[in-house]
Amino acid sequence: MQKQTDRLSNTFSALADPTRRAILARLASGEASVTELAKPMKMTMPAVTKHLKVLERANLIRRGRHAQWRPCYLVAEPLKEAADWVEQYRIFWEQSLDRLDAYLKVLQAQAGKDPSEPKAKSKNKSKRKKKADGSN
Amino acid sequence: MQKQTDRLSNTFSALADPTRRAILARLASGEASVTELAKPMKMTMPAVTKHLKVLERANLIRRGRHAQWRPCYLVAEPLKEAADWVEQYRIFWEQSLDRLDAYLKVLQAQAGKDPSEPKAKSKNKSKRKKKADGSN
DNA sequence: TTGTTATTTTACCATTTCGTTACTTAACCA
DNA sequence: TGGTTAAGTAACGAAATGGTAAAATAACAA
Repeated sequence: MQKQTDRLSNTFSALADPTRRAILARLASGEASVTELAKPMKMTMPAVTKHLKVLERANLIRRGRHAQWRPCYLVAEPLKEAADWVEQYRIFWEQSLDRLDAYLKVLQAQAGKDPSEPKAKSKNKSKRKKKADGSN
Repeated sequence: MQKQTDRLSNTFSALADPTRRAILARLASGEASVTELAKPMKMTMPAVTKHLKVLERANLIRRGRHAQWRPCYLVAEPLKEAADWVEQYRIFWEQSLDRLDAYLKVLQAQAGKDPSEPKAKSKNKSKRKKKADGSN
């Protein structure tokens, strides 16, 4: 149903759908059967089953088994990873540009450790000019 | 290039690709041209251009203009929204089950305000049993 | 056994996504 | 003017996504 290999991509792509986020929101208040989850949605059961599989592959939910019910429940660990990734950018939406510059100096001082995902890299000698210097 | 309508879905789906996350990571240390961004990737320029369009549509980057260069720079606001959404689940990966129960009681006490995205709903009378009571 | 309820599986379809190659623009430079 | 560099567009293809209807399982209930 998908071929992604890295966990973070899997998590984010599972979250990139309002139906699936609604399912997680519902499961935040306790486990639920597929039928319960499907009721408020305007789509068929098989569609919901598919969304559940996506969530299950992303390890955002797990399933129990009660006779003919297969209740779903929330598993939040992958959300922690997503939160950790996003958090690294907090400074960019929160701090002043001066603080940002200071932060970038720190990054450059440490040189690159993490190869590509977040943080900063070694080889990029202090870029930062003045942002939208041309248009837009 | 995509037809999503809600901001959060757009943000998450933009983040659901390692190439695009690498681009954001690179831009965290300062603006860069398409050529610079494409250099470390194993893909052609048009492919990178497409990724940039996805990021631009998600408002995660903006473009400047310097003669024949169209530098990209990071815009972190959408990441804040994503972080806020994910944060609502922090308690699920952090707190004990007892605290969770207390939290859920609070949610039920408030009754439902936010219709579907996060938090809890009104109509779900205190579900929570004991999770994987059957198999798995 | 037969029936009912809950859920999944099996095609099937339309659309999107992610990559490519080839061509076109745009801005500079001599 | 012609040439080079930076970036975008067009056209294409393979694969994934998100939905459907119809059939198949699974577990219980009478």
